[in-house]
Amino acid sequence: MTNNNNNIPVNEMHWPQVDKADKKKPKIRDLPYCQGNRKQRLEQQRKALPIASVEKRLVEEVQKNDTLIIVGETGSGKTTQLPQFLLNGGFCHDGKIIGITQPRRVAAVTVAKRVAEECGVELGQKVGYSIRFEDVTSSSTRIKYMTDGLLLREALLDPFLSRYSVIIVDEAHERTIHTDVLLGLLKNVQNARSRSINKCLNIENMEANHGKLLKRENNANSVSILKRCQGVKFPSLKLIIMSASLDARGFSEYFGGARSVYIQGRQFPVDIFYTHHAEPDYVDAALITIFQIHLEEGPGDILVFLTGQEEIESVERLVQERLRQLPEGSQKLLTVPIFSSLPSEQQMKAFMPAPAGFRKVILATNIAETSVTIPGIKYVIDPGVVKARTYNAHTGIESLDIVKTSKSQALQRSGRAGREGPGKCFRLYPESEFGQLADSTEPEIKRCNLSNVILQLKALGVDDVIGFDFLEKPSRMAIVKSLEQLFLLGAITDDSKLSDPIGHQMARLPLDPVYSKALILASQFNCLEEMLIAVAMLSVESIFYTPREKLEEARTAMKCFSSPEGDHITLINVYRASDEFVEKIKQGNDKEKTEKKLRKWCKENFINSRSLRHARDIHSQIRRHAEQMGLCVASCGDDMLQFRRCLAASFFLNAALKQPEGTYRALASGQSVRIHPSSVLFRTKPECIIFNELVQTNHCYIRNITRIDFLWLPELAPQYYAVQN
DNA sequence: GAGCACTGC
Repeated sequence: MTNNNNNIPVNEMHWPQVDKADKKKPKIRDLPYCQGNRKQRLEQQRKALPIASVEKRLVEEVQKNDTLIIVGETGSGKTTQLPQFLLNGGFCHDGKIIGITQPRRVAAVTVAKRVAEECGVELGQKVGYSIRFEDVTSSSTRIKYMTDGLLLREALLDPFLSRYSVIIVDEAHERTIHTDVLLGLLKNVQNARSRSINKCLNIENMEANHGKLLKRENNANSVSILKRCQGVKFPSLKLIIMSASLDARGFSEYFGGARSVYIQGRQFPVDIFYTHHAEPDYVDAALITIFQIHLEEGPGDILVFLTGQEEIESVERLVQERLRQLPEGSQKLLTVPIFSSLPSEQQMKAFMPAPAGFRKVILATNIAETSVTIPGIKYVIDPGVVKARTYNAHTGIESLDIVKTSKSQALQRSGRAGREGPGKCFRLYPESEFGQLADSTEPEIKRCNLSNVILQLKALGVDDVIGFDFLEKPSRMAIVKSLEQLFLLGAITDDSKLSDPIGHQMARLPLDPVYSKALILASQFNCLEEMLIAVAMLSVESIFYTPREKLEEARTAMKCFSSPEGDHITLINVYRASDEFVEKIKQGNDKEKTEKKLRKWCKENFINSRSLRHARDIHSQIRRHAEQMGLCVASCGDDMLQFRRCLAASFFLNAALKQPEGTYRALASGQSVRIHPSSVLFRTKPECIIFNELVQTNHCYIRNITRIDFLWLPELAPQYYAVQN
């Protein structure tokens, strides 16, 4: 839910480029006038929010209850207002902080900006935010917005979250894996802090356990925390869980029957329409509906939810085909695709108003459900399906399947039509089918690999992961499988404790455990420089962008980087080429210009610049970590054999052998797999390979592949392969 | 011969 985005002009919040363009306008005359006006307008908007009338009551509720569940509908203003109420209500005495977690970075940033403006303070002072790669806080920060994953990381260093007097977990209904783990952790912290008021000694012991990692990494810091604990009582931690789903019972029960309150929202009415019968082909039904709206309904843009890039591109073509058959006066319909891997400049088109007289039809994946808010939408077409990732703990295979949406998802989608005025939503299925949908989407923690979560919990001192008090427990099988994997990677000992030093080092790195292990091994293989790049590139969404209409051009561009050994070295080549380019242009250009030129370079080489920038950020972060841990950052130079041997040693669980018919057999699972067409080895098909990703779509595909020698496996991973051979 | 969406001191 994005009530937090409310009232913030979209082109200002998601597309800073638009902002920059604005700044170029002469500002001498209009800026002071706008400022004064804006401040008044902000104050008026604040007062008009539904939550404004219950400020006093909310503060009292928080004073009376250690845990409070707040159900707030879209547009209630809970995300921006509650922290301000609590600050004014005296919850930040003796320098304590109010922390508010969000599942998404963009939300943390935009809400913090908004609240700083409402408070009339500079961002990063009293009001700030902290997300990965960006910490805009200071010692005077009292209201801190952050991502939930970041707070989890913070808990590794400060197990009692001692800087916080209040933690607000926002958008809890989304049930991301981070939110779920955080809730469990917060429950523990809250109990421990309450107990600490009487039993400080006990906490010292716990702190000693939790602080193992701390001591190793930062001796001085750890000692000071232990000292501080002596005789000091932790004040109780106020916990507020905010959810937009109407059923707060689950949260309330989990927190021992915690009190829940409800705040009304502010949305325009949306009329819901259903089909009479089930539609056999939702794409066709969507097409018909698009034209029905276009020809029969009043002005306003249309948002269509589709399942993926391919479907979006095909609907786009079909709309244009049918449009040509209409009389000229009815052809003023503009199609705009939006999905996450689309380059930002093209995503921006969805936010620009259609030319005069034109109607815009936005063809979107569920990126438009929560992540971005597109203005001007009056009509929503919802086929009721979504592409979802599921994980099978038995086979370890992830798959992307098209499944039915949940009721809450359908509600969220229709809500997109009522943000600026009354709207209409066309659900492409009968009303009876709506009743049969699941109430909400299955929480992420029940459908993904848990290795990372378990490693984090162990590092936080939770040794009995199976007994951990989860809001909803993942299956025992999923936990056991992940424990097994962590054991095989050497992260935990055979009595299921975090190993020393490998397990602790792995927990410290913000990476998938198997990548963390690869870094540790690479320092022994003298190729950590190469592995840091490979791991950074593997950690982001696909680096190459190949638009259908320029397929051949894109392929030629990719050839410049491709290595016959496989995708890992190809990715390193891309990274190094980009690095060389940046080094070359850095002289004589400021940071902004360099970025701009790099984006141009990316475009010319069919590389997704957003992904590359992300990889470069990750690279510098993990390189810093590696250096701090004392790993040896060396390069193997041209000796890529050494690097490939290290890949084999790191990813031995993902080795595959060619079968006579050209498919592969994954050695660990016996699963038959194929090389994904995006791999540079798609045509070569070497005898023995290692891979990083196994996803089932139309076939079981493996991605990010490198050629290895079969004999390396028993040599480099005898613990796994010696017996079998 | 193909890529839902998020996220990490």
